[in-house]
Amino acid sequence: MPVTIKDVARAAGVSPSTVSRALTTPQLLLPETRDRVQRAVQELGYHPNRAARGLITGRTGNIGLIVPDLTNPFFPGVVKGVQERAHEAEYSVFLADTDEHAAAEADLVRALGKQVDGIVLCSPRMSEAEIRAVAGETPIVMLNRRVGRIPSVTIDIGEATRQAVAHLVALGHRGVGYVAGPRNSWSNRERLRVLRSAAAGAGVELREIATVAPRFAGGVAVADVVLAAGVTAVVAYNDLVALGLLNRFAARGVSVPADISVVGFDDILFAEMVSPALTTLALPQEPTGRAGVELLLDLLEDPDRAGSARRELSAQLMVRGSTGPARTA
Amino acid sequence: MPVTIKDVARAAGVSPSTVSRALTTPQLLLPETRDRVQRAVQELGYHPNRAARGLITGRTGNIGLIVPDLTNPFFPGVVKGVQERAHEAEYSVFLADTDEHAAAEADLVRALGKQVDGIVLCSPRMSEAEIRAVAGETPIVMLNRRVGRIPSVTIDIGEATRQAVAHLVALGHRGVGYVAGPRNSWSNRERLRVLRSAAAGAGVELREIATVAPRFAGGVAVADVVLAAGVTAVVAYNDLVALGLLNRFAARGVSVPADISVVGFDDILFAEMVSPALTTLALPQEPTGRAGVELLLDLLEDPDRAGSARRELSAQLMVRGSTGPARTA
DNA sequence: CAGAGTTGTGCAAAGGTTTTCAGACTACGT
DNA sequence: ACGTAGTCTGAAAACCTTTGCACAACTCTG
Repeated sequence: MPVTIKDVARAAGVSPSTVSRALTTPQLLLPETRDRVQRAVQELGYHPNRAARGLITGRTGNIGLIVPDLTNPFFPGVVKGVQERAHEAEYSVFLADTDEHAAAEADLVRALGKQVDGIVLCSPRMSEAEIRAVAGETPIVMLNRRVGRIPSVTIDIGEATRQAVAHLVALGHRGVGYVAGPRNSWSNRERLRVLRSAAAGAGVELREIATVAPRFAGGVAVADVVLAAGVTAVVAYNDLVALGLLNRFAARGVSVPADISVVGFDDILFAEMVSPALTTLALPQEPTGRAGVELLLDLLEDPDRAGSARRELSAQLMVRGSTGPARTA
Repeated sequence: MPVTIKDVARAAGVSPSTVSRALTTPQLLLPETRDRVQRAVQELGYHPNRAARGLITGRTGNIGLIVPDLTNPFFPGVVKGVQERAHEAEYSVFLADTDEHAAAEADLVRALGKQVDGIVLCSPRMSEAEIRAVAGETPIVMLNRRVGRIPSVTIDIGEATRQAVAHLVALGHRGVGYVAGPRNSWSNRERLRVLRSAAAGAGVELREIATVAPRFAGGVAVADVVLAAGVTAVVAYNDLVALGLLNRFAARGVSVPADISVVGFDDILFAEMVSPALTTLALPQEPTGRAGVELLLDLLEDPDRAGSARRELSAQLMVRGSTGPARTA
């Protein structure tokens, strides 16, 4: 027997409509009645039934968040950002994890779509066509990917990447490897593109060495190939892969950075926990999440104005112990 | 203009009631009508409006999950377990993160409580009184903590801890330190208790060295104190703290395990990524999450029968590189 | 002081589903 | 042939809010 709007109305001696207004559009009420209602609300501990409200307004007060893999320490950071900003706006957030399973994404979006006002789609792996399709059904903002005019927040790695390359060049490196991430990852393509251009600009040879699952094990698995490639420095798709490299290098007695320098992307918590600490391009995780829900809120408020909004944050080079002077061949 | 139950009814030539039954209690229908309805559902792409359904059934089809800090790699594991099991049961999950802020927990439970059928409360830091209070208002199951008869899933560390102590004793350690976690953490109290008893049983002196925030920085901060304590082995409240110790030890030129052995709790992903890899007591993260929602589902189905259910999983000692023979003093 | 505009509140409909109750029909037993 | 039990479906109420519309009471204006 939960307390309903009628109970409050009776207690305050007004009609249910008035109670409703006291909570949603207080400025329409006489200050005196407003106070009386609010006192009754307090006393009875009334909370509007969200289902009933949602039924009529068509809004749920929820947003959805879909990430590829919560186990990758990059994502908890953005989840936190999303949560924070969402709560500030009195939204609750549904979280779903696709386990890096591109096929699950579209289904998940559609399933979640019914229960939320909008969705924040983080680093989606699905095809552009699928994204366009689901974006047509549900308000969506994307994180770490850009397709068409769908609102998105991305991270500009241009400047930081050029810095990183300059850093390596200054240390004497002339041959640099790139260990790629998932083919269907926009970030991966972007990182490769920017690296290529930066390398070309600096007169460095960039060699794409392999493609791996963006996990620790992927880095471990590919480490020997990297060594065989004869480069003096290697950039990994992300920190997890970079840590995998470090791990296998250590196991093989290859010393970092004396024998080879390693650079990652993301700046996850663990990048500075290992020794040598990992030189990496830091991506602002929480701000990305926050910006995502801000865009989404704009989009919900005014789909036309915010229909193709874009936000771009920037990466930052963190030089740590894993990069050093090139081994002179 | 979303498709409603009436549209389906019209398309199938039946009443809305029949459509509803086709979806919720198909056995009440003539197979032929059931099929006809389901075909119409498919064709129109109908999905029941959850708000409307919830309004009348009083159920939301959602569960809440509250964790202290998503940034601690232990928790994403249990979140994944919760997600998986919840989706299997066609529930969606609301996630909230308290940032290790005990005061926020009760509020969060109450806020979330209105929007979900039940809550999985992971490693709560709030007081027993508060827990009892909120458990009275909303169906709750707890993870990693036990209070009263509230349904819970905990991890039995007894056997594994005794093994760990035996392992240390076999390596010649006689003085072992414990770096404690949050005072208001049940796990912390439990770990200390079990360690004490295991140490006593094995004739080892257990020294409680300090209390820290259960994070990497906490371990770093306390490492020197550990060294000054003159123990040959140290057990940390969790892996993050243990990794912090390793990091600071390395920085000070203290070699692990030659100079001091280190043991953690949790077995987070990174425990095996560092070198030396961390010896630790592995807690089953995903199974804990899964068990949590199973208990919750039971509780929702039959509050009386499942009112005080309990599940106990067990920990497992993972011996890795961070433990070795005691330095002979 | 009449009329127009403004302000504050209530009535009732609407939103989409589930569920109780009753009705229609079938099949069966006598 | 008729009553009865049983099976399947439909009508309508109920869940709780929000909101368009109407109404009443004021406040101005001329």
